[in-house]
Amino acid sequence: MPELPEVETVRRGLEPVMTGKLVLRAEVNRPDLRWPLPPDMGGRLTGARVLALRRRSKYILADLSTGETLLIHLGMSGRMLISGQMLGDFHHDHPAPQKHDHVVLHMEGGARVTFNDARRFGAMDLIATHAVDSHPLLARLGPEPLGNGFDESYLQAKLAGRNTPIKSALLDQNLVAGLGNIYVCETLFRARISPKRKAGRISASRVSTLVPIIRQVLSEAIEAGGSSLRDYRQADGELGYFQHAFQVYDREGEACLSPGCTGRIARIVQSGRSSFYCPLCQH
DNA sequence: ATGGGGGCCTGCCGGC
DNA sequence: TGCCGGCAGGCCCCCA
Repeated sequence: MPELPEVETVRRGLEPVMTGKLVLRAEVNRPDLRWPLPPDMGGRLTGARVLALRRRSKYILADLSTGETLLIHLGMSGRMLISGQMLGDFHHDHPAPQKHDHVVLHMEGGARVTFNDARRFGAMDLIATHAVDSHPLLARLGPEPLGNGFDESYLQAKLAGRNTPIKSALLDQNLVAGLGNIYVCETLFRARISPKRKAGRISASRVSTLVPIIRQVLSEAIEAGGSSLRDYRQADGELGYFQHAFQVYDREGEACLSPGCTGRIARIVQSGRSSFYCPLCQH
């Protein structure tokens, strides 16, 4: 699931129950997710206070009073469930444990934060806070698409000469960090660029439109996530998924939503991933 | 260096 | 109803 907007939504949802709070106890129900969990993760989390919750790309980073940072990645199917806390007008009791509840954090204040991940492509690690940026998973990440380091000249330079389709280029986390399959499809649709076009064969003027479009697509999705957070607070406390109106993603065979266009959305496979686009107005 | 493909896991959905 | 193939929004690793 989770691309940058969903991860940011999860981070914001966790903030009220985690930031400033002690971890009273950490249940670790299996020794590994995608990789082995760090040694004695439960012990190292217990008694730590969460000083801040940050996000880098699709990673959530919880800085702890122990000098360590808990790194969390949701993979494809990772979810966070908050229970035992006043959420809006509702009080949520702790639900029965579910299959794939791999890690449960019992927080000061009475909330439980449960990491559930069926496919186990997610990950957690615990590292020295001062060394977060050099963690192997983060060290080579490109700039944040909503940050200052991502601008026209940067993108221009990175795409120049590249022979790979623009679809693959934008999915490359070392080029720009946080886009996934859905938002790349949506971005290319708005920019009217075919996912098959070679990255190095996009005119300078179209590359320059790409930057604000990427920012806009992500910002709108974060906003939609924000409104879904209010719903979660009145619903079941599960963070991570929210309804968002996609214009091309998963709309194979349906009408193109571009004004005046009579095309139908096509689905092709590029490096093993589905790309959705309109063959009439994206070129 | 770059680009492409396989693999990791489980669950779900559609077709027969 | 049951089985089976295909598919899933991520990312690392290996190979040419």
